[in-house]
Amino acid sequence: MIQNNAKPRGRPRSFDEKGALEKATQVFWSKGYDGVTIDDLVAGMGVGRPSLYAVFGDKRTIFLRALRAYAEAKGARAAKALFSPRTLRDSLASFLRHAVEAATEEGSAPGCLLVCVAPLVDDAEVRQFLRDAASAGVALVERRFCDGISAGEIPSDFPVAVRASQTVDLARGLTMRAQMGALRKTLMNDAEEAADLLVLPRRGNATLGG
Amino acid sequence: MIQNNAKPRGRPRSFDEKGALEKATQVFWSKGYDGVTIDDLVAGMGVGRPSLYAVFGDKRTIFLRALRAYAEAKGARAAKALFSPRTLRDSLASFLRHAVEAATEEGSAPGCLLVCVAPLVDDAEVRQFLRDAASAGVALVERRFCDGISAGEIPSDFPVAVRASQTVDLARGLTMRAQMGALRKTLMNDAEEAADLLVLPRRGNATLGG
DNA sequence: GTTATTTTGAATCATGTAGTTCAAAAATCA
DNA sequence: TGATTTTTGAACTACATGATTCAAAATAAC
Repeated sequence: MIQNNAKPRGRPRSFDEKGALEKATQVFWSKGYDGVTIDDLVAGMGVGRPSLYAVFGDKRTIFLRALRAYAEAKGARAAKALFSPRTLRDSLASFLRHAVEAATEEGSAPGCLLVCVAPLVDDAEVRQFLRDAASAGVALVERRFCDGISAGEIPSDFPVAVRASQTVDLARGLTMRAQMGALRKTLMNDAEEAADLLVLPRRGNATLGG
Repeated sequence: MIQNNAKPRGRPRSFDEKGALEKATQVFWSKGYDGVTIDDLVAGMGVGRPSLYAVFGDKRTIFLRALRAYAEAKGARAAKALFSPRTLRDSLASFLRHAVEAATEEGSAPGCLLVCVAPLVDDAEVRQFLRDAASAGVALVERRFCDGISAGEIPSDFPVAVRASQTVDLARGLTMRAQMGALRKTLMNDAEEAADLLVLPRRGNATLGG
């Protein structure tokens, strides 16, 4: 652990930097990037205006920092949900349930900063970050599918890349429905159904006739 | 056709009301609700400020009108895509391809007003409209699945409601990826894959062992 | 205690934005 | 042509917002 034990010389800060950033995340999450004013951040973060600019920078910089911290934390939780269960099907269910939980958390705004808010920030750096984060997410799920092949749960010609992408698409769908006010109970059910769907092998005899 | 042939008495308008509303749709679509200023609308719609207020009302009213017109048009196109093809699988593919086409149209912003912009407008009426529109969309797809049962394409115990909801979730996922800059070619491919997935019957022998 | 250093709150400034007003312009009707 | 009606462009007002400044406050080092 790198730790700075040297106490700073001047007046100590009245706020916790990490905590303030999490509060900023909530502010952006509930109001959207363009809907947030500096006054909103000052009120929500509990940091005075001059300190806010000195420590965190302007609105755009604060958003980028909050976004990065949020994505890192969420990515870690998603990976845990994905790689803890034993079977592939349960891993997918756990992954999707986690998405639903995060999107329907009491005390937070519904939805997800990465899915519902960040995509419509008109900023090249944000867009690039989202693309990278999405790629990383799909890659993570794909790896879990590959583990499923190794474990003999799905055939070796299982379309892992396609299904990984579909998994993330369905997670996004659940998240967006959460934002629109769908009930957690409903979404949890749908997460289970989605997990069942995603492990189905190709060419299951779909047609009965015609 | 109801038509008002009585020429109005005063100076004729320099703009087309319907066309101006479509232009407003584009403005909101590309900048997001909170990101749009009245000046943006004045510039984008080609309507002077006083005429804009007199004819269309304030920003919120303009958005609601644009949203309703957009949803109606999009719903009609979606229904056509869904009920024109012969087979269920092709109907789903057509529905999803339509979503991709609309979300990657040249000359429009990527994504979709209903999926990417409207959900984070902090307004009760907008939220209710979106919920209703989403329900109507799912109901439409579900009806197509039921037609598939009637036609003998899928078993009578096929989980039509679940799959309809999953179809819409996947369409939303494709739309969101379009907004994030995914290529139309990729998304079209994924639309086909999604259609294949959605018609798979339950309990296809997924497990080979363990 | 005194000094040096940093944070903080309040006040301030410049800019952007929503919404209105009003006279000029453009059309119809007599 | 002239009266009437409606639209339009430009200017204007009031307010919100982003960002900065500065002296007072709070703490460590001396």
